Amino acid sequence: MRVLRMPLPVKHGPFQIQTHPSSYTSHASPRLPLSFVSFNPSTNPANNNDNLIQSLCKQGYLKQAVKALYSDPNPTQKTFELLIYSCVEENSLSAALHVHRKLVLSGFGQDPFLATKLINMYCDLGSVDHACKVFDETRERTIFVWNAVLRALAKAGRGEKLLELYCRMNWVGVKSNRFTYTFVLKGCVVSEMSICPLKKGKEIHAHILRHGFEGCVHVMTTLLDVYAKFGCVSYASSVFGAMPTKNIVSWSAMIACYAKNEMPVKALELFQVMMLEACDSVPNPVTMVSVLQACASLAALENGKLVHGYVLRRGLDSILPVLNTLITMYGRCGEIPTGQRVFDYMKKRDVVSWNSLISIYGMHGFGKKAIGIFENMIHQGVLPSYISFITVLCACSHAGLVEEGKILFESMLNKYRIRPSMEHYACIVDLLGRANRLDEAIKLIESMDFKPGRTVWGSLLGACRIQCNVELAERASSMLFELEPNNAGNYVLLSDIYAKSRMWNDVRRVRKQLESRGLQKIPSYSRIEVKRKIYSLVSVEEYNPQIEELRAFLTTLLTEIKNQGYVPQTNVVIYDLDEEEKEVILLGHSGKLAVAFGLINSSKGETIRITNNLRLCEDCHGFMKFVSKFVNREIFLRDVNRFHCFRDGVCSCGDYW
DNA sequence: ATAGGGTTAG
Repeated sequence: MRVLRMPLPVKHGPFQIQTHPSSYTSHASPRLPLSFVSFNPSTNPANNNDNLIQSLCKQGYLKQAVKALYSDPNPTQKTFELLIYSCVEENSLSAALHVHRKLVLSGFGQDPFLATKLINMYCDLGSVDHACKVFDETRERTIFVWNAVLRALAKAGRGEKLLELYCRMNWVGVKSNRFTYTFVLKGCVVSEMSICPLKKGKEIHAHILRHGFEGCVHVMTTLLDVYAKFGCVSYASSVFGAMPTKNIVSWSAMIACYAKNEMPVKALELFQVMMLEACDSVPNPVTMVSVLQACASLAALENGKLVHGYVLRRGLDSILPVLNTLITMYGRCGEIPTGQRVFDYMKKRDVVSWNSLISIYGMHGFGKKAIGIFENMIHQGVLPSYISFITVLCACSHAGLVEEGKILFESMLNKYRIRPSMEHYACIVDLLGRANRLDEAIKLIESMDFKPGRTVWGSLLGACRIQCNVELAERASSMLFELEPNNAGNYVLLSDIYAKSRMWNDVRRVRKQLESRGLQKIPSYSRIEVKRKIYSLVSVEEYNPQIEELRAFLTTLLTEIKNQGYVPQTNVVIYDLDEEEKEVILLGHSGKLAVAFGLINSSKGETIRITNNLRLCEDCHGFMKFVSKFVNREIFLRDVNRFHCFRDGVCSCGDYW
């Protein structure tokens, strides 16, 4: 039998909470008095209120249930369980604290079952400190109690403390189970850890194997996902390959891993394998989102349409994330009107839907349109998120809308109470930099109340390249070399800027620096979809069986467009060579090979869609303009940060990119 | 009693 340990002095209770329930409100300030709540145990006889409380909980009357709880002299474990559940449902921390207090007053303070529920409750309410406190005060720590606190720490991103507790758990001899490992693994992904998180992940991997959990689908899928999030695709795929049983979640996790780690072709291939071989794994919305993302990153419109058809047949076209991804997919394939149509026909929209639409207009250079959509969103009562501002600021940046961008940036804090983050500053630096207002950009960086990070310096360095500002580029890159010494892209960017200024000694110096760090220039490649198949073309193209044909084709094309006025921009070549050699190098750029491949292998009138893994170079940009006119074809080319649509000799970006 | 994959940006 339970012993009622009343009364307890408040300081022995779990927290310093209000002692009187009349101060309880569901969401807002806990100090607001509610007239209907009264605390008078004497008016309530010994008869049990449990049934009343439980039915109040089930009907969603949390306030009344808490009131009834406080006049119940003998609440049961079941009653507390239901109340805890309701607090989470109603997302009310203040109610939770009252329930917790009464729980202790009623003598359940050491009940490990309820301790587990309390920890999970505080975790779900976002208060990891309260969760930890319950854990600390619970003497009998069952595996459920341990798992609950690990879950709370993982969710809060407190990896360091999580691993510390996991060690303690092993030390005191508590045996981990499959649930434990999923939480511990998730804890490895959080970034605040000082120890190398990937190394920790591998250690946990070893624990999992040693304790015989390699057959547990949940554990292995989490492990796969952890490797995926670290970008270790080969580890992820070997975990996936070793799984004795796979289900739709593990397949989806692996597809997502490829899609997110710049291997979209692999993602599509794996999807195909799953459809053919794993009959019991039926794709669900989560799967389809990743597949659509893969199509989007490839600008593989034909594949994307096929997948869209499948989504419709399966009736998944009412799922918000699927539709949001469809907007992005069409937009990133250069089909804005279709993306817009998906948006228009949506029965329900969330802020992500709006952001997706803003983003696709923005990346095509339709800045004013993007701002219009942003304003329309506000007008419809949708609260902008911090991503809304990133998308709309980027849209301004691509279109050179400096004043508009600055006004939006100001409004973030003034109007919407969103504190601009590093990313927002990076957008503004980009916006100012592209518009050749580098002084303003650097002033803004200096005025920031936090230390500028890689995104901000990266934006500045990118702008220096466009503006060919060596001095500022040196400053930005020295910061970047410190912040991310192993990012080859920064070295390449700096050497490009030197090359543009014909400072060949400096070009060589930076190249040496790059090599001495054991880094390599990221090879540029282009992808093109022809008749639903995806082809990759690398700048130094050795493997394509059609290479001779491509070269011959390009040489002819070159002669033709030179007659139309095209002048190769040999200054983008970072080697100190003579002009003719530079022209040969330029002709080998992957974008040009891709366009030649597309022209040779597609029918007249078909649009050419190409994606580039790097930023398009100025020469390729000029080349495409002439080619589009000469062969009378539309060429869509998406590079790392925006879209170019070449038609009849002009580009949709208006040469501003 | 507790658990695994996905949407927008850069």
